[in-house]
Amino acid sequence: MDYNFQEIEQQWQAEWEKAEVYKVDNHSDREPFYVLDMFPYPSGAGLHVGHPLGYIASDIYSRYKRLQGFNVLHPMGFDAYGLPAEQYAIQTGQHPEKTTNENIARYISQLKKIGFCYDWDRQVRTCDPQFYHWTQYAFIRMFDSYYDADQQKARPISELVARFEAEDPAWKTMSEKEQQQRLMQYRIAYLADTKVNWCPKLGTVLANDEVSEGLSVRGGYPVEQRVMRQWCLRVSAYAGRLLEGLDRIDWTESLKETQKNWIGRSEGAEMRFNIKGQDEPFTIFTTRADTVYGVTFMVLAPESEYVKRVVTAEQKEEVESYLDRCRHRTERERIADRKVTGVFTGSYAINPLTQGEIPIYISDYVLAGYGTGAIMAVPAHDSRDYAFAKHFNLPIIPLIEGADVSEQSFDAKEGKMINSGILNGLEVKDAIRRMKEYITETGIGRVKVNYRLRDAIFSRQRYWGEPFPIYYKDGMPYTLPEECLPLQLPEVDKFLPTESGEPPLGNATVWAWDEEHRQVVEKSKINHTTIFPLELCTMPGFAGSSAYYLRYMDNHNSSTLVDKDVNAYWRQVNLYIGGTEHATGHLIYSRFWNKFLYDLGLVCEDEPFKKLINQGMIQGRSNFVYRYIGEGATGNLYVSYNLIDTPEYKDKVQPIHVNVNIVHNDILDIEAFRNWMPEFKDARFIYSDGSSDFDNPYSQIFAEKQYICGWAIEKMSKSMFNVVNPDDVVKNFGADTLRLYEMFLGPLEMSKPWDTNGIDGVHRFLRKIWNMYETVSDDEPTRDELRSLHKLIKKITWDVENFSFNTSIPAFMIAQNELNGLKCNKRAVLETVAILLAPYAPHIAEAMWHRCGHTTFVVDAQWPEVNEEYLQEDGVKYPVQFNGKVRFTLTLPKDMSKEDVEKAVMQNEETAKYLTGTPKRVIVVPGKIVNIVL
RNA sequence: GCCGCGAUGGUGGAAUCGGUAGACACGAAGGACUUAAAAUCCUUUGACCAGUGAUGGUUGUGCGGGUUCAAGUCCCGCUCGCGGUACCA
Repeated sequence: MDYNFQEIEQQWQAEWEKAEVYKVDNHSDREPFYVLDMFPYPSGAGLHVGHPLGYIASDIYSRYKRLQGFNVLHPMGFDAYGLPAEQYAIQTGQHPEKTTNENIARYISQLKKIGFCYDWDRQVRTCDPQFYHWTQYAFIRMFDSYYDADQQKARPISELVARFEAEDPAWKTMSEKEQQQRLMQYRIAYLADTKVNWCPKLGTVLANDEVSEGLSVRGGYPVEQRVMRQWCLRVSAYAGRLLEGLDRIDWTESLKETQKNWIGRSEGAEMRFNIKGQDEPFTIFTTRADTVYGVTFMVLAPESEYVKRVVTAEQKEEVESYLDRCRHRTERERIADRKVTGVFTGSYAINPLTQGEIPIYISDYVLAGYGTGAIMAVPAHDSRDYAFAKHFNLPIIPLIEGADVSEQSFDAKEGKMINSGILNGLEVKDAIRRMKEYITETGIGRVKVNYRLRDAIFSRQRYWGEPFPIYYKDGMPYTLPEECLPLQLPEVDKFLPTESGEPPLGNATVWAWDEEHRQVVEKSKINHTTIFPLELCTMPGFAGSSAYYLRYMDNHNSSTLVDKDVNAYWRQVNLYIGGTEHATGHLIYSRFWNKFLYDLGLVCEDEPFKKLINQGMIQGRSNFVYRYIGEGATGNLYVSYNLIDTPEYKDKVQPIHVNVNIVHNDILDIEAFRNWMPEFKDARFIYSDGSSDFDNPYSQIFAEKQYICGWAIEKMSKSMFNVVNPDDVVKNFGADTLRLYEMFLGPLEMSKPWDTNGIDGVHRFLRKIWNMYETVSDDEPTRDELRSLHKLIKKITWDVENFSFNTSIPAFMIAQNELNGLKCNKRAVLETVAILLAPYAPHIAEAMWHRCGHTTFVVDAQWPEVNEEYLQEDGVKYPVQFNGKVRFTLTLPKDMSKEDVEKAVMQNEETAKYLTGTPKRVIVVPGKIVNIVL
């Protein structure tokens, strides 16, 4: 019987659904195992073949773990809030909820066709009030917590209040508003005036990881700096723990490295510099305390608090105009134009070691948000200071022996110190240590660790996001009572900001908080005594994705985020698969979020993702036709790719993207091309053999007349006409072929282009293996059959455990070939092959399993064990002569002693032929190969 | 600039612990079956040289060195490509 993949796949998908085979129980004697995919944002374009790559890998692993007897949690959901749906709503007036639900429905149908073993009953959507209830809940808890530096964990803000009451007499005399303002400086979720990335085109602020090179990651619009009052999360408080936690998790080195860089720990010192003629000193941060003798000027960030204090009357005007210029420069302009700019403040600082006077400047190469926003400049040993010094003609004092600073600074941390008072003669490393000791002893400064990681800006001036459970009383924010959650997103009539510039929620009419009756009421009723305005911003995309993995554990629980016992059973995600693009966003935020919940005792593990694998991106493979634009061109003639470099056509053709779905193995479907777009209706061709339609008007009916298309690797996108829809692949080749082929393309972590050429190979394999199940016999398998089978078991087990899925497919093909060559149709062999194939190609494996006479599902089978006995294969192989010596290659059992190896060599018939005496030297690689040098 | 990763036939890629480089697949060429096509099956396929031939030899994993009986794999120095990050003091 033919391999009717459509019938097989539909039948078994239906059977699995009916029997609820993928339903996962929270209570089981089996060991738990949690395999998670990064849930997708359901975009309007639907899935393309690149998206399921990671899902297929995690599905294979889940099924494997399940066959090994684990209780596997493998859920899927949707990151449903986000900008595209809202932008679409602004353009078309369609409610984002409607388009989002439509997109989700499409995603689910696409995912189901591929045959994943998700427990769909555990689906979560971030825009579902039952889900964002717990996003809001976490926010309230963050608002009600502060970070205790001594205990290094989050504690209830009430403890801080108690401490203030006990220790600070001023506390009781403060008004409520003053108290609230003071607490705001400690809360983990806090409101602050901060310099933010404002994107005028999107009409919202963005977090640091949502901006790249001065442009928004989504949309690529310019971003400028603005000071705004925003909700922030004190992620920076967790910087040390986020860094340290990396040592305890099994992630790729490159991803850990990216996070380490993003967190940016740097060990240095804070030092106080007195200002000439003032009492109060100011503080700088440096990692090169050893260079303090070479400080020739100081620099403040334009936004620094110190600026006001040090600007003299004479310099005031010049400084003001410089600050004004900085303010109006966008981030992008600042990056594009790296010219040295700055202004003298008129004041001088006193070097605490030399007592010399040093001028204080302002320049935007110093950042307000890092360290103290002020630096001591050492032009001889810092390239940025060097450029500044050259520009403003400031002195440059070399501090390291032999360093030539006439052309450029010497930034390396090596060499012997000179011109450096107490440090002279020391190596740089020792000099840094010595100076730290010195400043600590003398009270000039202290050792300090700084982090590059900033607090996350948490407000978005958007509609389609989680509303904040916050209302404002006397200008200060208050949280809604937890029992009143979720605070549902209100309806609005338009999704744009209001005319007065308020965020879109300003358009909602029912959007005020009645404190007394604890409910949302009409805005018109606001009286500021019992009825107050609600927050108009919504939360950013990463809010909903920061703890979704916890919700899958217990998604129907309406009384808590996740039940304690359930959490204690699943604990954490054992395997997380997703793209590297989330390295500095989602993967930082969710680790932070989880650690916060851990501090509160709500979850039992402080790292959410035990092991993490990054799948590579699948790029598109575009095809081109080549329009003739040389002499006499009518714009309607296309030259075959193999001819475009011939003298006749060189530089006379223009490549045009052609839809990859009408190209097969780089051969253009002429008819489909003519029907593709009106402009190609009358297209004519120069074929690969150089003939053309002009020679013979009926030429295309001859098979040998082919038009070959060129190709290139590009991003998969609509505009390149290179998008391949998994639905089409499933329809033409089947889900099992798609799954196998995606794995076969190359290593999981590597980026690789999708190339439909070649899919026939794996499809052919499935057809061949299917044919082996035509008749199943109950005879005993032979030793050769068993050897073949156990080689396969060993290989597949190793592959799955090491995520080397791409090398499994050849192993299956080889085994299929061997078994077919042995005419093997033994049930014992075939049913084991079905189990091995089940993670990769579950539908055909299920059908094969049933052909072996089973009435149960293959997903409930047991993963086979390797019997080493069948793998033994002793004997001599490949005696090779080289350079007058003879090298014998023997395959010998493991754990053989040197003497035994020598004995085995001497006794072996083959090798004995070559041996005339005792070998000079025997080199042994256990279990593998022996070289004997005579 | 800094950090990380990579480079193997016409193509995707394999070689898992330093041990037969090119598995497996695609493509290509030739053949079988067929009225024909599709499908299927078989053979060949890194390059070069010799031979009618089985076969034999040389060369070969981006470039230049090194370690080793043995290097795609380890070490040093480059070139190119990809990714991250960028005035972080």
